[in-house]
This record gives sequence, C-alpha cells and structure tokens, in this order.
Amino acid sequence: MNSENVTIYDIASDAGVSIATVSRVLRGEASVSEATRKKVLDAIERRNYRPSSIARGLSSRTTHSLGIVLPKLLNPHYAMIFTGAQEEARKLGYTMSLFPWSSLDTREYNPAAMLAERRLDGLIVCVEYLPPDHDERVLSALQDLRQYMPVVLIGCVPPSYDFPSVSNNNAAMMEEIVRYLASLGHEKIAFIGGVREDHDPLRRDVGYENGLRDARLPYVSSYRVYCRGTAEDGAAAFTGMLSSLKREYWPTAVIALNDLVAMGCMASARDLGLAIPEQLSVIGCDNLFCTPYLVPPLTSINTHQQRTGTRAVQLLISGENKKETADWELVERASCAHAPKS
Amino acid sequence: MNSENVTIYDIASDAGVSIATVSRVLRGEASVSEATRKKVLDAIERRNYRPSSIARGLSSRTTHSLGIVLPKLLNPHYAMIFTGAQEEARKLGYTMSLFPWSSLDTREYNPAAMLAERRLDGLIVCVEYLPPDHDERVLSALQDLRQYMPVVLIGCVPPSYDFPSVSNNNAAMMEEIVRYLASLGHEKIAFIGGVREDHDPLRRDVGYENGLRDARLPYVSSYRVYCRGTAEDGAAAFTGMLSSLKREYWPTAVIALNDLVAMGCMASARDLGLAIPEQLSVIGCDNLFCTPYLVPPLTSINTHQQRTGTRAVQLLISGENKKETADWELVERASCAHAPKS
DNA sequence: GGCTATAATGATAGCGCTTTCATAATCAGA
DNA sequence: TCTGATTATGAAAGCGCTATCATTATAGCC
Repeated sequence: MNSENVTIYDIASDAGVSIATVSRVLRGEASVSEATRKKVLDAIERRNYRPSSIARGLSSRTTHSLGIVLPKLLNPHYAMIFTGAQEEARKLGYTMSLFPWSSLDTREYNPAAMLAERRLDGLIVCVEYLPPDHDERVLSALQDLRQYMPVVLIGCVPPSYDFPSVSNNNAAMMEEIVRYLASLGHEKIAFIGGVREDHDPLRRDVGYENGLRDARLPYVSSYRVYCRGTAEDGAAAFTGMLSSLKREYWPTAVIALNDLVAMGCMASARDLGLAIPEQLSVIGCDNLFCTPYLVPPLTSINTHQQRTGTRAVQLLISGENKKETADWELVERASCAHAPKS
Repeated sequence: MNSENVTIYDIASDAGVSIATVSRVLRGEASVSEATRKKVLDAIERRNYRPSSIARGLSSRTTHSLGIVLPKLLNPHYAMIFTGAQEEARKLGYTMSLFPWSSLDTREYNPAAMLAERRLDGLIVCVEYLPPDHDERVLSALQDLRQYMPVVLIGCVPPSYDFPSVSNNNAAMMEEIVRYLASLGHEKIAFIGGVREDHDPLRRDVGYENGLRDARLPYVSSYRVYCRGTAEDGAAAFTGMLSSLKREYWPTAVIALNDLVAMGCMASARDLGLAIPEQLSVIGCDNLFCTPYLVPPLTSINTHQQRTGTRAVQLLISGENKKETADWELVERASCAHAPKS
C-alpha cells in the first residue's frame, strides 16, 4: 500500500547495525546493549516498521495461529465455543482463524488441503453427529490433517477416534434431568434427541433410558423422537409426537436436544393450547442468551461452552492427549413445574 | 508432526523435474506438458504433499487471507455479518480470520501491530459507537493499518473517516418506523437509541425526530432515552422512562435500538403488567433468529446483515472506494398493533 | 601486560516457495 | 537442412525473517 514495505534491512541500515541485531531486539533477546536497543527501537518507530509474520513463520517454522472448524456460527452455541477458544488463544499469544465445517466435508476438492496448507500451529474441530458415510471421510480428513498439526476435537467424538477432546457427558446430563423431572412428579417424560447420535459413546438417549429406569418409570417408545437441531424441527417433532398419541397419554414434560428445539416445542405447545409449565414442563440445553426472555423463561442446562473452547485451546497448546468431559449444571427457570394433578 | 515436512524439492526429485516445474503445476500454468504434469501430480499424491502457504505468501507477497474485526460474536448480529463475509471470502478463494475489537482498542500494546504483522490481503472493521477518546485512537489505528492492507468499514462510520464502507441508513429506517407506528394510530412513541451515536451521520434519533415531524406528532424529550445494546440495559432504560412518567403519559409504542433491547422492554412491560401489543407496541431491529419465538413474536427490521458482510468483502477485493448503504425491510409480527382507544 | 571469560555484534545459511531469465527441445515454413 | 518461432524446462535470485557460528570489544584476573 502507501509506504513501500519497510523490512528489517531498512531498520538495520537506519540504526547502523546488522539485521541480526534488529532481529534480537524484535525478539526481546537480552544480549543487546541498551544503547543499541534504543537506536533500533527509534528506527522502528520512525519508519513505523512491523515485522512480517509470514517471513517470521517461514524461518521459525511456527505461525502462532490456530484454527477452529465448526458447523455454523449463527448458532450461538458455537459462537460461545468460539469465543472461549479465541480468548484463550489470544491470552497465549495466538490468533484464531475460523473455518466452516464444509472445509472438511466437501468433495469439491481435497477436504483438508486448504487447512493443511495454512501450516497452523493447531486445529480445533467441532464434530457434530455425522451421517455414516461422512463419518469415514471426516475421519480420514482428520488423520490427514494430523500429519501437519495437532488436532483437538470438541463435541461428539466416536470412540474409534483417537484424538484429544473435550466433550459433554450427555448421558449423565440426561440421567440427571430425568431424575429432576421425576422428582417433580412427572411420569410421562418425552425426549427429543438429535439424529445420528449412534456414534456418541455418551449419547443422550442412553442417559434418558437409564434415568427412567432409576426413577422406576416405564420406557414408552412413542415418547422418544429425534430431530435435527433447529426450532422448526423441534416444533415438527413435538407436534408429530402428540398427534400420534391420545390426549390422555400426552407427556407432561419434554426434554429437548437444545434450546432451539425447546423453543420449537414451546411454540408448538402454545398452538395446541397447552399451558407451560402448568400442563407441560419444558427443558432445553445450552442456556442461550434468549432463554430468560422466553415466556415462560426456559429452564436449561449450562454446558459452559466458553470453557469448553478454552480447554480445547489449552489441550492443543500443551499437547496433552486427554479426553476430557465438560461439566454442566441445571439452570432452573419457570418452564418446569410439578406435574399436573390429574 | 508425523511425516517430516515434504517440500517442493522432494516432489521435484521424486518426479525427476526441477522445482520450477513443480511450481508451475501447482499454480496450474499451461506451459507444462501433459506427461510432466502427470509425473508431478503422481509424486504429490504419493507423498501427500501440501505446499506451504507461508512460503508461498512470502515469495508471492499475497496471502489470500482476510481479516474481520468485530466487537463480539456472541451477539448474533455480528455472527450474521461474519457469516456473510466468510462465505463470500471463501467463494473468492480467501480465508477469513476473526479478531476481537480489543485488537484495535487496547493500550496494552500497539493496537494495530498484530494485525499489521499478519500481512492480510484486506481487513473489514465493524465500527461501533465509540466514546470520544476511543474514536481518535481507533482512527489512528485504522490509518496505520491502511498502510499495510486495504480496509473496509461496516457500521457507524463518522463522516471524517475516509474509508470505503457499508452502513445502515438508520435515519431513514427510523423515519419509516415512526411513520408505520403513526399509521397505526400511535401518538406517544418512545425511542431507545444507542449511546454515543453522535458521530453517525445517519443517526437514528435524527430519523426519529424527522419521523415525528412528518407525522405531525409532538416531540417529547422524556420519550427519548439511550442505552447500550443489551437486553438488561434495554429493560432498565424502559423501566426508567416509565417510572419518570405519569401513567397517562406512558407511551403506547416503543422503538428499540435492536432486538436485544426490545426483549428487555418486553420483559419490563410484562413486569409492569402492560399487555403487548394491546397496551404497548414494541419494535426491534436485526430480526434475530429468536424473534419469532418471543411472546408475542417481535416485529423487527431485517437489515440483511449477511449481505452487508458479503458486500464488504466484495468492496475489499475489488478495491472500489465506495460508501454503500444496506437496504432493509420491516418484518411485521404480532408485537405491534393499533394504538389503544383510550 | 598478557590471557581468558563474557558480553555484544556481524556474516551468512537457510525456511519453501515464486518468478524472472536463460536454455533446450520441438516444429513450421522456406 | 536450416532459420526463427514457439513450447517446455531448468538455474538461480529473491521474499523477509530466524538462528547458528564466528568475530570483536570489554572486563577481570594473575
């Protein structure tokens, strides 16, 4: 642009020293006399010099930049993970680039090529529930990437994947949620899960069933449905479930995959004239910013997504090969109440 | 990592050609015989070779990567801008890195230094309403950056900033919103604006006043308050306004800075026993994903943030020095109705 | 004063590519 | 068969740094 690129040579000649000395000053090495250091810093200031991270990266073989791959930022769930990761990266002196999930998924070109070329110092990948054919391709893309940089996974990690990771213990979460609802007197508890959780060792539906068993409640297959994670899908799934059931068998509580799905359920319940929480308790997951402003405010699960992002970065940098589980807690709001008497 | 880094030399010797030829194949130059091209591609495949974008960037002086600076991704408004920008960048063969606003703002170290060092091919900056002292520092940071890469601004761009930009015509938006509410019979229309819009040539409050004048409605200063853009702030601002007013002077409609603030107003109204939309019409801005699921669904303004992001990238790449205005439209939902009779 | 340890600086070889420029091979046309 | 284009390749000079090793200046000591 404007100023022709100032290089280390310009600074060196301005300050009357060698480029090695300038480089020492840049990297904060101790063995430079105060007088020289000052000359160099003055020249840098005068010329408004900024060392090129590109050149630096080439010769030092480290770029101080990390990457994160996620499905879509428009879902606040991922925005939170990203934010946590980004802040931690920044603290540790790294920048963070974001890549859409399609970077791994597409067939247009070698999926991981672009990422591999970037010579990142590390990569975080948020793994969603994958259709089976994707699964293999993604795994091979990940293996490929791993040749170039350390990789940490977030989310649903199939047991066959041998990667460091941070994931939720969805099963335990669901177990406790069922217990919670049972303690409120609910006996007809519906469950809306995510499609294709089969690969998840900590899948929610297992926790749901265990929870029912613990509470000595019968498992009713019609109470269990699956959907993709949007509000529309949630509404459709819930409406579908109710329409297949006689009114007296309608559930008195529903556990949703996430808050978006819960929002869909609430809309659907409103359409059907079901009062929340009097006739139906609803519980979501993710604790999105809008949950307190829904009517009634939505009870949800805080899964500490930011902290998940943070931990992923820490694992990446430290190089530990751990599989971690994020902790979580129930955030009680007004959408859950005692089961109706009838 | 695993495989020692394969370089262009390895491929060259594998294929029995010079590195110049390998480079030609990589860049898809025409002047390579089919036979040679095949030999090279085979070697690349065999060794699983990926050219280093770092080295490439150093010698070609272009990185094919863009940056975007924004306040916070947790606000879906910015997530939408980012998504639009990212998709367009990808289409054009660029990657996009995200930097928190504090990159420009902090005093800890030279604000723009990190960005300048990255030698991006271009940078988008989302400018928020700034406190006056920030304003100068940000401007100088932007000027500084501009020496290294083209910069495009999004959002509130002070007239003194001579940068290409994409912004909203907030004034025109507000004018039309006031007209809309007036057409529904509202006469007491409140307005919650953003703090420090003073620098915005298209500031909302100006549009608000113009709208009132056009509708021949009196301007009442108590109906106009300001807040930062969160739901909590919105609730506080609205509650504050009402508490300073006798009940008969309470507004029958409120225009909020954005949907978050509108959500705050709705909560506040509910607390005060005001029915929406029977006693109070509420209108937000940004058309967030959750607006249809609020009770009642929130009328809002679609400002096409994704398209804004897209355009910003196009301006960046094309190098046009234009100041553009995004278009927008009212999305009517149930939170606005005719003014109450009384 | 002479000699070694220490601190400060310089020369220079990469890092892995792109990009001239030079050279060799191929092919029309006369 | 020879000439001048044209096409296909190679050699080598950067790009702007880091990092090693060599060199010089400074100090400390007997």
